[in-house]
Amino acid sequence: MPETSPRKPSSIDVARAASVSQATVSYVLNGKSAGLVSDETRERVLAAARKVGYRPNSLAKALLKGRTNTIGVFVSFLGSRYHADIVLGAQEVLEEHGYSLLLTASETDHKARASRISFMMNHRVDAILLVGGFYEDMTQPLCLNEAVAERLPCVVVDDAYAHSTVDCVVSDDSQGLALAVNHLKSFGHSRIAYLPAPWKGTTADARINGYIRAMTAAGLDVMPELYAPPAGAGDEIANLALELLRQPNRPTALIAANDHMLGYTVRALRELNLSTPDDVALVGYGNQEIAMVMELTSVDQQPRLMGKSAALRLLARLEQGDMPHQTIQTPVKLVVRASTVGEAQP
Amino acid sequence: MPETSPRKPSSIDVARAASVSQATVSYVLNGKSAGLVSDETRERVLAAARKVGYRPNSLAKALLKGRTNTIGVFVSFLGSRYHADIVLGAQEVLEEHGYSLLLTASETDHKARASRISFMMNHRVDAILLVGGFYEDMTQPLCLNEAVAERLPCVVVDDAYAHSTVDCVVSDDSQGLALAVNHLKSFGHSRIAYLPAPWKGTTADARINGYIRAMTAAGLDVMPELYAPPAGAGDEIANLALELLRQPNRPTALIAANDHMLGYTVRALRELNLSTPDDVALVGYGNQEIAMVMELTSVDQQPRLMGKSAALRLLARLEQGDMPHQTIQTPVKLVVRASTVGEAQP
DNA sequence: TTGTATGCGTTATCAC
DNA sequence: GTGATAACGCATACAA
Repeated sequence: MPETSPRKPSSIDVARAASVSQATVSYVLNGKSAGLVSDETRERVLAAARKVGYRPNSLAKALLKGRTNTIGVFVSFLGSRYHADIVLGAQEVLEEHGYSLLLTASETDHKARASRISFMMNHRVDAILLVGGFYEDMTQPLCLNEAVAERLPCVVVDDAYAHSTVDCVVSDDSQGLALAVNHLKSFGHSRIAYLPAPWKGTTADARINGYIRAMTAAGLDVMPELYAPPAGAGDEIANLALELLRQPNRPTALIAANDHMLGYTVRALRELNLSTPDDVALVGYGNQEIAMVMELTSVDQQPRLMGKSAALRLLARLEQGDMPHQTIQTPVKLVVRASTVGEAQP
Repeated sequence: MPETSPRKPSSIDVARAASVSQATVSYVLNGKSAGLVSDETRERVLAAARKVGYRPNSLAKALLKGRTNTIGVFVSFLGSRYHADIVLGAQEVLEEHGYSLLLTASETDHKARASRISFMMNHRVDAILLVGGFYEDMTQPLCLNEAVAERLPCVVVDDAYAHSTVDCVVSDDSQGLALAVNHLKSFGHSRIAYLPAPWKGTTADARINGYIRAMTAAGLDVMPELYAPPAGAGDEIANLALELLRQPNRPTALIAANDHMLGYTVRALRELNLSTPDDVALVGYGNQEIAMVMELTSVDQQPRLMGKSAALRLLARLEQGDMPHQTIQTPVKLVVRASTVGEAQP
């Protein structure tokens, strides 16, 4: 057994085993042997490659070609199904085109972000995909400064930057709120409250504005006292919802900025002995697992679609670098469940 | 502006800019200039590197050194918070040691797995981390065949293989069930049912066996009629739970193989007008988000810990290749909530 | 039809 | 202290 060398077999080893030159091996293994290498030699090379256990070295190839076919993916919070789905959607498209993902998930660590991006650039990724809101009030996420300066294609998903130097992909919050409002209106609701998200950023703004626009467009009065400032953890949200629903002329319907908050709201409703959807109809946002389990109507942002859309944009930019940067809005859809149309629940 | 060349500046460019040789640049930039390079030269090199925007090329280094400092991570289902947490835990440890993650998530696509692993090997990853159960009745996951054959270090998280040729990390299901059973027993329960998982594999088996052992050890009768065969989707689980709870001498407590199933069970309980925890106490498994929202007592598998443990094992094996393969069990903990100790809920 | 030579960007071993 | 030079594995222009 030639178990002495821990080195992996290279194309030179294959060449030796097949008694040909290394160039011939390269031709054969890359399918460029048409009318160049004799069938007999071709077979001999293929057999030799199999015999020595040859495995092409992507590193060497990348070094030579100047591109790695690798996309650096930076996820702000991998633990959410939503972000994970975006990544999966992007992966599906990118792998189809021969790219693989160099992924890093950073949760809260602010300083480490730029350093991780820098690391990816050292690895010579062909482009960078940023997944998840970073909610900085700038023209681009701070951690992308170096990347943008070095003209590396960048796409940001789930956070839109004004006058951007990067491409952005966000789901259409305006459409989402319109779907929610119109759905409720079609069931006769007019006093529709909105429970905003407990975080700041372009997405939060887009949803509040979407709510206001949709209400106005539907000819309904915006209820300013009802979109209270966002609270923190679960119990506080429940309390906020309680307050909202104890008001003299309380809303007959409630739209929450995410399903998670709505989960706590359901608890609050029980305490007040209000039934859903008869007393208060509920629409969530995000169509998370909890919406399925608790039978909540919710706006599905179709994160996989967002990921795919971002990937396609990335591919386009890789082919043709000098395009104007744009913000792409992807469609959402309303998933109707018992919290708006079901039999009443105690 | 020298904007003509799209080529990135190399250490040679730095050398030219600093009027030194390329080797000197290498010494300075790798901190090996102690007593070798004059301070004055050192400064000049550093300044030149900054000026030309030098960025070391990991590919070239990897090609030369024969190691990429990259770990291939293969996740069977990234969409779950549980798997994501395992990845995050592993990432934390690995990045601390200078490794980065080449990640691929495959959901159901069976055939593509081996091909993705092969791709990682072409990229010359230093090791492979498999996250998520693959539930094949073998000595190792099929997609690792090539990797094992080529002696690449492999660690599998969340699925244990008997007489394994790889290292495995699983959370201690035996301990988890024991914690659950003893917790319930301490509240006077003796008729404790177990609702098994709707999937097969080593984990499912370990939990059922853990239940039986824990019950026996606690001096309680195992209730064979209560661990019915697993059902499929949500409604079926709810029906199964309904059946279980309609029995003449129904259990006073129920342990579910995961929180998700318990979510549906709660629905079933409401239909029967049974209260929690007075009529039936509930313990879930996994401590998912839904357990938090629905106030369910649950066994936390501490997935981050699992990830860290796997990463440490990987690092150990990278330092010293010839160790016997082992299966590591990581500790779990019980998170107590209202479904076992709270005021009764209607 | 096949073989030779070169360079991608590093690091490391030598002479100078 | 410093500067050539080799090697890592591959693709390709060019010579034979």
